[in-house]
Amino acid sequence: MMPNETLTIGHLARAAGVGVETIRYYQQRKLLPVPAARGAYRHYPVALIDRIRFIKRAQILGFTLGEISELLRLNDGVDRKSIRAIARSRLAQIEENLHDLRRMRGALRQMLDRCERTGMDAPCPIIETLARKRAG
Amino acid sequence: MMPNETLTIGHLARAAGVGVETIRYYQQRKLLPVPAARGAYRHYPVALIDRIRFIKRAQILGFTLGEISELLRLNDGVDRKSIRAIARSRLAQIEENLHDLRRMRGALRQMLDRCERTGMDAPCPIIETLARKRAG
DNA sequence: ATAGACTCTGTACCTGACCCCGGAGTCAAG
DNA sequence: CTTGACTCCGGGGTCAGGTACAGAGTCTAT
Repeated sequence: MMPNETLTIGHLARAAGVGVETIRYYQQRKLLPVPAARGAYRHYPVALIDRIRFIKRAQILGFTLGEISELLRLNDGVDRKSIRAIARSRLAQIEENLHDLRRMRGALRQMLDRCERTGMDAPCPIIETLARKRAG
Repeated sequence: MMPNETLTIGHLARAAGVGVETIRYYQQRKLLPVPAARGAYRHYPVALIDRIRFIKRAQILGFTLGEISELLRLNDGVDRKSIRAIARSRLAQIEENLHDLRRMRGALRQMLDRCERTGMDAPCPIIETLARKRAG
């Protein structure tokens, strides 16, 4: 194990904290290159560790693999305006989700509250509300 | 079309605003009963319209079909304490999602901000940040 | 030289919530 | 009584993001 700049797929996977199958899947999705084989096995440049970590962190921020592949592609072309556009649209999506979640939280809280206040002889307000009302 | 209390599956679907396939799927998942057939076709009580609407509204609030089936089951048994427990755990999930989303929004905003301030000679801070940092 | 760990390719499977299809039967209207 | 819209049933496909497995080959340490 010389301080060579390449790894086998298994070592790359462990170094990046993902499964071997995940790497193959990313190759399929063209998020990762398929390096040439030296002998029978492929040898992966260590730089791919960072690329995989990039993918994983972008996922945590809610980017889909499709978006990530586009980010990567744009970065290779250094098109920062487009990168910002993707980031911005993702941000807008997040704002929307936040809004929706807040509405859901409000509705649920109200239902719970009323359910706790209502006598056991009346029907459950949670079910009632969901069964009858026009909109959430 | 007498003012009878039953509908065919197609009419039920349209009345409830879902597809026929959705109803069949709900039957499979035991969210809806499979009524006996009169003749060759099944005849669905109109009350099922409300049941389907209930399911749809609960979904909007983020309940899974699994949870909804439990809600329905508990309502038949009138176990309001358990219904509240489900609603509360769903509420907790929502709070968690809100928290995560706010963190994502913060991270994205920061990246965008820095990307806009950085000169075009330097590498894109969005990609840089995602590629190098330890945690989101 | 051989065991054992690993890699290669390819395909199949998973969850959730459906949608679509084909073929046969059936019902309501004209 | 025929036409056309519908129903029944079974099974497959879809999307995302992977995971699992099979069977063959290969690398490495002893």
